[in-house]
Amino acid sequence: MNIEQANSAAEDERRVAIFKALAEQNRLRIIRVLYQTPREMTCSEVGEQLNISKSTVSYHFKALRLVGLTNTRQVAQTKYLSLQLATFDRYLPGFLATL
Amino acid sequence: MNIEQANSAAEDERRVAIFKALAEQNRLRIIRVLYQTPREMTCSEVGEQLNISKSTVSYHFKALRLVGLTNTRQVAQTKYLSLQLATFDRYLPGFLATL
DNA sequence: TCGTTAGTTCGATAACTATCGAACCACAAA
DNA sequence: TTTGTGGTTCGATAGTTATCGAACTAACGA
Repeated sequence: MNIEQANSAAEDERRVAIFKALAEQNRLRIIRVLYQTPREMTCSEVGEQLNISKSTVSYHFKALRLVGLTNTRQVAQTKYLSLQLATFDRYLPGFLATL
Repeated sequence: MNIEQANSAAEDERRVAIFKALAEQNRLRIIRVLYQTPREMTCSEVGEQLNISKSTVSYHFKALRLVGLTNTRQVAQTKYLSLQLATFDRYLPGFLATL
């Protein structure tokens, strides 16, 4: 096994995790709304817009954060979400523009 | 809801299906081996290389084909697999180059 | 201090998925 | 016509995931 293959194999786990995170309706909608909205958004705001319970939104937020697709900026008890563009650039260049 | 949003919503189902198809170790390895091998490959050939049973390979081949990520060229009882580049270009431009 | 707001975690449930061997089908080769 | 090859489908199983309400924590505001 050469270096490129070893590298690919090592990164596959990460790639699979990222695809899993994007392979779900609500998370994809979260990504789009974050991409298309010109301001930061909170958990409850997204929950209202997508009409899902706050526990489910929290669950999805965590899933996106864990694979590095989003960032969180916390202000008091409120969390603002934004896209981690570097991850998209590295693993899915050009994807956001297709939304 | 404007036209772009309606269009996005309609295509989300397809997008989710494509991400689901890629969110699995063995299918990702199949995609890579197809991308990196300069000739067509058969089911059994891939199965040997990835060391998985032929029924499982068949299952994954079907999954990739159903979402339009691959093509099949049949010659007698042998099926040759290749990537459907148009799908990657439309939904995941630049992804293959990251492998 | 007391109620409110923002979000997390838990427990339960229902649905989906990856995997294998076995049985099967279609075709080719002997 | 029998044997072998390439692939699909089936049935079973084990593991994963999306969802909700309820209970909880932390922080703000009156």
